Amino acid sequence: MKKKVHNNLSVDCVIFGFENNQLHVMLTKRELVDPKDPGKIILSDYTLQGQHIYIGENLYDAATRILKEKTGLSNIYLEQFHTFGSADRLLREKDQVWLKATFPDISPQVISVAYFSLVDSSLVKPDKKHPETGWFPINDLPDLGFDHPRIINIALEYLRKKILREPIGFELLPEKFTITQLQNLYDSILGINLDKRNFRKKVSQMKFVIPLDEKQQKVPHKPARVHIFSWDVYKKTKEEKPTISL
Amino acid sequence: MKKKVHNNLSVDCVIFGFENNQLHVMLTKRELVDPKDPGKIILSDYTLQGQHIYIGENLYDAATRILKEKTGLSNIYLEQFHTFGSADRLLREKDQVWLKATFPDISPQVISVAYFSLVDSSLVKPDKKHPETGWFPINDLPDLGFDHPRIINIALEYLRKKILREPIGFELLPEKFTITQLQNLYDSILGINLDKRNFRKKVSQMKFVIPLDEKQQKVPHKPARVHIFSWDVYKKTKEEKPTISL
DNA sequence: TTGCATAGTGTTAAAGTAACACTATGCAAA
DNA sequence: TTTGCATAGTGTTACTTTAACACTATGCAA
Repeated sequence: MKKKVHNNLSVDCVIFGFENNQLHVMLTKRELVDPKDPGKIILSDYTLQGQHIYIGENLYDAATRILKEKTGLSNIYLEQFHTFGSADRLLREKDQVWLKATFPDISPQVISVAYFSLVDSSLVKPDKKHPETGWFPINDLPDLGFDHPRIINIALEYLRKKILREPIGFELLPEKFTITQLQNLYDSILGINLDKRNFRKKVSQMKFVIPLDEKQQKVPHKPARVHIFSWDVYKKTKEEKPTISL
Repeated sequence: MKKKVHNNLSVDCVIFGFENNQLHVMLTKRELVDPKDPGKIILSDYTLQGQHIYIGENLYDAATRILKEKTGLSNIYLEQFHTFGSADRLLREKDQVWLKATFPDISPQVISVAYFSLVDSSLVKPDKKHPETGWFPINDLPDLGFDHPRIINIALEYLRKKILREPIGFELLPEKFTITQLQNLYDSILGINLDKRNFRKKVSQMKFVIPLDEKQQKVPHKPARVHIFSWDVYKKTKEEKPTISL
């Protein structure tokens, strides 16, 4: 039995990961072969992970479902950040060709609710079911379908703002991480180079970044101490003094 | 000719205004009269300003249209902040009664894209066409329909965060305002009491809050100097040094 | 003329930020 | 075993920002 979908509503997920000291996005290949000549590829580019919403399905559940399907992960950081609904967002020639071939009864205007997700990319196993899905560095994206360049840009802006105020960067790192890894994360997402000593001083004042009695293994240099992030400690210790800074 | 709408998609606007040193929301009365007994009112409460989206209409245009209809204003501050799509958001008994009577062919699940808007309430004229629409203080809201209490709460959270970082509070004040009015605005939205001298010192350092050679008129006490806000100056002078503050 | 209501003004201690360079450690290669 | 290499880890200081605090000034109305 096939579930019924809203044919004018979809969820798109911008899934961020961090590898080689660079922020990456997960993309899926979209390819269309000429029906008359199966050797000929009419269209080949990449898109975000998106699906239509089932009738009766909560938005957040739809996003969770898509994530689970594409990464195998549950319980990961996921947040709605914007909804895209320009009347012309699917009207580019190549997107229309693809939609007509793949989704004949889609609505001419599809509103897409976009979520962004932060994952520890080392936990995402290359999926047999989705071999065409992979990580792409944010600074070197391939050709993208639909309005996905815009969606990614807005997700990135949102991430850059949010990472300054809330401890979400940890979601991109393994459970155990070093302070240098953390700094690399901030440096690369923000496109700046923070001062190493000031950064470490600041982090060591954060009670929710907890040093372990454990060091890196198998590195060809002085091994660094590893830390974990505790959301519980964060919640308990964060202070709520609003400061106006325009 | 009637325009076709997406029957599973709507836009709701949380319109904020500032009066009597209190943040207000604009609400519209929703009333249902018993068809068998026109003297009997079955349902009476309030809702946000919302409408279905026309097919082919951009989301932002739909929000703009609603605002124009309800307030008479254009070119006002308007921003999408969240999309609400729980499967059960319209399923409360009273809402179902109302929907069946008013919108017989509505979809059982309606996704609503919510915008929040900041207006100078002194410019909103009591509208003959919508006499049932008015301002309600955020701390003393009447009975509300649908999931609108939740939508208003999330709008308010969003506003509280945003007003600390971006100069949007001015949108709620008349073009010319005094520093005391501005402080009252912050105090009341944030629910705190900022120090008067520190606040004035901070504001006087903001180049985009420009003092005029003009004083308040017709006040029964020492008249205050009036100021204007310049978005242009703001854009030119704002600095973009990110600071991490978790 | 007085009272009232609100406008407007400065100083100081404390905290936070930014700028800056060297030593320590563990492994690997010679 | 020694040396080099790569990265870890550490403090001080000047400067800036914030927080706490109370009195005088002005314009109108009674």
